[in-house]
Amino acid sequence: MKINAIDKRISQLFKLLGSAFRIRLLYSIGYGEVCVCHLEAVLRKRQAYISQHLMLLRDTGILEARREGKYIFYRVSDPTIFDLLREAAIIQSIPTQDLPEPAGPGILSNCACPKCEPDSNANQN
Amino acid sequence: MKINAIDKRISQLFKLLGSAFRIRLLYSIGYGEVCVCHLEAVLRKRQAYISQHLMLLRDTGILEARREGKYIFYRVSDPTIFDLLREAAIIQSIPTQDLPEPAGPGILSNCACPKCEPDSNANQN
DNA sequence: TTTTCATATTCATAATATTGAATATATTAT
DNA sequence: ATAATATATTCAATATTATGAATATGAAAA
Repeated sequence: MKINAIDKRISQLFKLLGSAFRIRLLYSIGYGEVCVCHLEAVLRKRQAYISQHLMLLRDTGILEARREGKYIFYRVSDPTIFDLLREAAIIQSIPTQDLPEPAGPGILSNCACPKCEPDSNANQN
Repeated sequence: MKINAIDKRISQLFKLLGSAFRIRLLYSIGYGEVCVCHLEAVLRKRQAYISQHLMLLRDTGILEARREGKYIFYRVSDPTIFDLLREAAIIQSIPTQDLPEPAGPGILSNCACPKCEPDSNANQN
């Protein structure tokens, strides 16, 4: 693999991560698998907006998706990416304890978002 | 520090790294301290172009600069950043052995670039 | 089959980043 | 002081990215 292609590929990943919203998106998905409506509720942005960012992250291989009925569940392809985020935070002198924890594992069929489970009141993020 | 500011700060770093040219710039500086003309020779771009990118990296704190006579020497503020690059490469499935080595340490007063040392013929990158 | 709901895609526009050209500054040499 | 050299800055043109609005798709429910 030639040096030029390598730099381009590395920078490609960074480019995707160069958006505060996408970073928050990743932390919200965390080690789990969440549907779009969950993210909609947690991040308080419109569905289309979220979908577009998810699409970008999927196209670059950072996310993977799986359909289950009408829901589509997204997950982080390689959780190592959270190490990357943590390391970036350290370089930026952000106190480690201030860092958000990636959301926990497990399918959120018991999703806390009002749309998925209107009568649930758990607040997990 | 609130979550929103944190995401922004992390993404800020990534945004800067989201450029193949700037990545190459960092590897060319490596653990050393190099003048702009050296980079000009190594990367084969115009001085102004290089200076602009250096400025961006300096403004974000990724690089630091020091003047010595008419030369200005740049260095990477926190070499940990090379770990970040390496980790990104791994996430992108780039074989580790394909990764460029950051340039070695030391001030390149014995700089290999034709401008700095027109009669030197060492070729260190 | 029509409707509804979750999600994706397309399109247009606004915001931002990239990059080249020209010019300015700061330091040393003359 | 003037000139030369290394580097920085500004400006303008272009390219890329972000984002909202509208619409399409696909699955399940009625």
